[in-house]
Amino acid sequence: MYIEIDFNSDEAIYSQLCDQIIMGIAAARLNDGDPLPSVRQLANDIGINMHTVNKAYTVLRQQGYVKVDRRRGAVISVDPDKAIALEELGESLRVDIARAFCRNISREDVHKLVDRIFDDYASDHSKE
Amino acid sequence: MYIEIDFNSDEAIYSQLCDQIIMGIAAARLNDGDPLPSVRQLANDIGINMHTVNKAYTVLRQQGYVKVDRRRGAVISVDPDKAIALEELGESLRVDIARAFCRNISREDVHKLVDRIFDDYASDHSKE
DNA sequence: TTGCTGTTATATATAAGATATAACAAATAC
DNA sequence: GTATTTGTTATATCTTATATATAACAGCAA
Repeated sequence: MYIEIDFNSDEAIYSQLCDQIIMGIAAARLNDGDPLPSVRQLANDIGINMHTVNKAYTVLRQQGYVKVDRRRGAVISVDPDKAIALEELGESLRVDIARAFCRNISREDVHKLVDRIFDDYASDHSKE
Repeated sequence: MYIEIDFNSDEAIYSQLCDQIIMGIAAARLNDGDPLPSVRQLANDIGINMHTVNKAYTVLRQQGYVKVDRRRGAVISVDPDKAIALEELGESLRVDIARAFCRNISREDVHKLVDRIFDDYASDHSKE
């Protein structure tokens, strides 16, 4: 588990943790069935409190990225809820693209950026 | 000024205010040189505190969407900093697309969504 | 003068984020 | 059996962010 936390960021630690794990799944560094480190282990590795990791795991479970097995602990388990995900993506993009639009970033600029990010995730995927 | 605040949202009021004004600029409902309502006026219209509006205006000024004229108050003034905006957009997209990727949302799905949002902003623009 | 700008200062209340310590039931390893 | 590890829950504490309230200030305009 390579986790990078920016302690000077205005984004909450547990939120950064969620983002990194989700990006790890997209990049196929984490696959369905893979166990996550225990809350105590990961907290110790990163140098943060156990409850901060626990909050991240709880959020990931509520959002459908993780399930908890009493025996094995937290395990990656993505449930593909495309409809809701599309709606949430739209909400987020509406604001991001507004900011981009104000700065004369073109539709093609955004498409290229999307393609580049998709290629990154897809290429990581093909290595498995 | 049509501002919609969701008081049940987990997003801060001043942050929602910033987003709405930026989306207003993208949609050309607000144009360069247009004055924003005074902090007291807008606070009164929405039913929130003056300082909450003031914080939003301050953030918008720091991010380069607004300038302050002692005589006229806050005025829309977008400075097109494309390089920084592209970087910020990339950071945001990397997380959003990871979430989408996990939910089997395709590259084409994202492109369509981007186009739809761009069309919305551009069509609003052409009405002016 | 009167009234309007944004701005600043101070104070207060609530909520969120992070930490610390402790305990619990369930499962595993010995 | 014991010991250890799992997620989970409960308390408590501290800091920061958010939002409100009241008040005052300098600059500008009618």
